[in-house]
Amino acid sequence: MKDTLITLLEGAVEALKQEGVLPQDVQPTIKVDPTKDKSHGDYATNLALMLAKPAGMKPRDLAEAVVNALPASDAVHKTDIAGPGFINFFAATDAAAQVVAQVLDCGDTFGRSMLGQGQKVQVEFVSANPTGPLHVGHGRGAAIGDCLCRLLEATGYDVTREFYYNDAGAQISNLARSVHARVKGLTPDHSSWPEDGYRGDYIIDVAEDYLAGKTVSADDREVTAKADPDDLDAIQTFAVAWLRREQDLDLKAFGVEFDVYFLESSLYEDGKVDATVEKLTDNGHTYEEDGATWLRTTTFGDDKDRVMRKRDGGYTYFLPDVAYHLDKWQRGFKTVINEQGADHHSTVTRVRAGLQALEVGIPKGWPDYVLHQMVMVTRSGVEVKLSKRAGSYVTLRDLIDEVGRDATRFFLAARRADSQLTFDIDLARSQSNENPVYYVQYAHARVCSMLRKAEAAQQPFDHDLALANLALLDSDQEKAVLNRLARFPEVVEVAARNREPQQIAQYLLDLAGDFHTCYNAVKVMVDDDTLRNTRLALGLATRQVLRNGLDLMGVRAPEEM
RNA sequence: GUCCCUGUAGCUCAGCAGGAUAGAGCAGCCGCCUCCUAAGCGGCAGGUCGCAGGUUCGAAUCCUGCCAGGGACGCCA
Repeated sequence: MKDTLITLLEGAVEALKQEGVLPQDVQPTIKVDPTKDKSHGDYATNLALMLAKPAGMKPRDLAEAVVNALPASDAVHKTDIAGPGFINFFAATDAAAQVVAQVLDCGDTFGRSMLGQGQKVQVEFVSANPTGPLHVGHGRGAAIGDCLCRLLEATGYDVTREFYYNDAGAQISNLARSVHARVKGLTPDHSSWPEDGYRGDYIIDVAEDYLAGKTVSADDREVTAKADPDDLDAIQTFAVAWLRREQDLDLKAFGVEFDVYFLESSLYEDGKVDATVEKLTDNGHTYEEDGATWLRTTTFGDDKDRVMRKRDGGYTYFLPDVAYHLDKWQRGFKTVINEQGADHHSTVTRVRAGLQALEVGIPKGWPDYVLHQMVMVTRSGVEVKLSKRAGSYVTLRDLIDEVGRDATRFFLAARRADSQLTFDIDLARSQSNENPVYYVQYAHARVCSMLRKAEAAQQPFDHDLALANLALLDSDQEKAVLNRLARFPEVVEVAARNREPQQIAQYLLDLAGDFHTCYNAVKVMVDDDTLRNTRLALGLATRQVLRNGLDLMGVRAPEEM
């Protein structure tokens, strides 16, 4: 419908150019938007307002000229000029209702597009180091990152989900020392407990499994415990594998799968860190000072230069980061999105600067970042800060166990990434209308129920009869649903382009709302075969779009509640 | 002090590549199940869109300054 209107308006603009009403050189991007108020029709354009100045006419006069120049079309019932010069379009019922046919015809593919043309995109998210179970912040990253991937896939991109971690740094040896202490029977309150050691109860489990000689297998490794209580290296290797498995189980419970697990240590082993240093040095962007090697990141927009090789000879974290991103570039990813917590925001400028200093043709603003703000968890109105298992933080698993995977995903992805999120456990648990996840899922289940009813009444859905009579969907409530359905492909597109998964959640809530309103206003199971079937068709189309949208969020669409 | 994010109804938040009287849920009040799932729907009430300027025919949306909250400013990751 919208595209039809744009085409018509393009025709009108051309005609007006011919007549000399509009100057030849105007090339307006024609914007047609769904109206908020139904007294303004179904769609509106601000075209006349935009072109009033170049045309040297009053907006309303120009609007009139545009309307008069509009090619005839069956799709438009009538037009109106309103306010300062908006042109309002009232869609012909039949044309608006054709979206039902389109949705039923496309099925799962309704809303999908080939915008990305198969281009490779890599999304790095979660990227937790294997030192503990995933926390809520990782959960937010997982929900947003995975939804983003689904959106990109739906818009025609070839997506690689990647998880980056370090299995050899200072934090890992801290992990090993912590497990070692537990192996020795020490508790965190003991005087010889390692400084900044990990205190969570899961360390006890690691220690026990290590001593028991167990084998653990994670998505990217399998290790059998040596059980030697004094072999710190063996403990470390086992602990890393153990926690990788732990995190895999968390992710699996959340329904997130990765294509690639990338090890920071591999960058050293493959000489990629050294190669990066060499490149940066050869390019003349480094200097020695205070016994350390610095990268002149200020040349590329950073507010101060950064140390890349420490006085003790080791590299700072930022160097492997640059090497890693160079590797992404070399793997052919023109688009890379890093989904991280906002506490990593200081790395953005640094990594980009480092990549510029390599001078290998990487664009300035590459890669993209989606940074999410903090998550606060509340129960009974009080902030929850601890979990027994992890010690100092609330785990993703706690949430999944308590409120379920669907609600957790929905809640964590339903808000803009850059606003702080309060995760209200009571709300997410509640099986009531207060809970947005249930609200959407219920709409889906309601359609399913309707169909079951129809089957039971020996009145199965008659596809052809329904599609031949879609113009019967002419109540305000039905039109609202039709218009909402028609918007879905664009919402998916915008959500993918802007990297804003929350738009899908918002859309689903709106669609579910329109549907519930319609459900209460218009009875579907009527005796009239034709009427009943067209209404069933609207229900089916709604169900399909709810399903497609929920799928983009990785949330299930239940047949009954 | 510098940088990033946020500030919209009592509460939780949508809306922000500018568009018509600013939306939803919860909380409050009043209604709707002899009828397809009331996990639902309708109505009432509730707002200086943090403040002040600016750009524009038009600003919650863009620009500047200020205020408030959060985060980041490490030879930690």
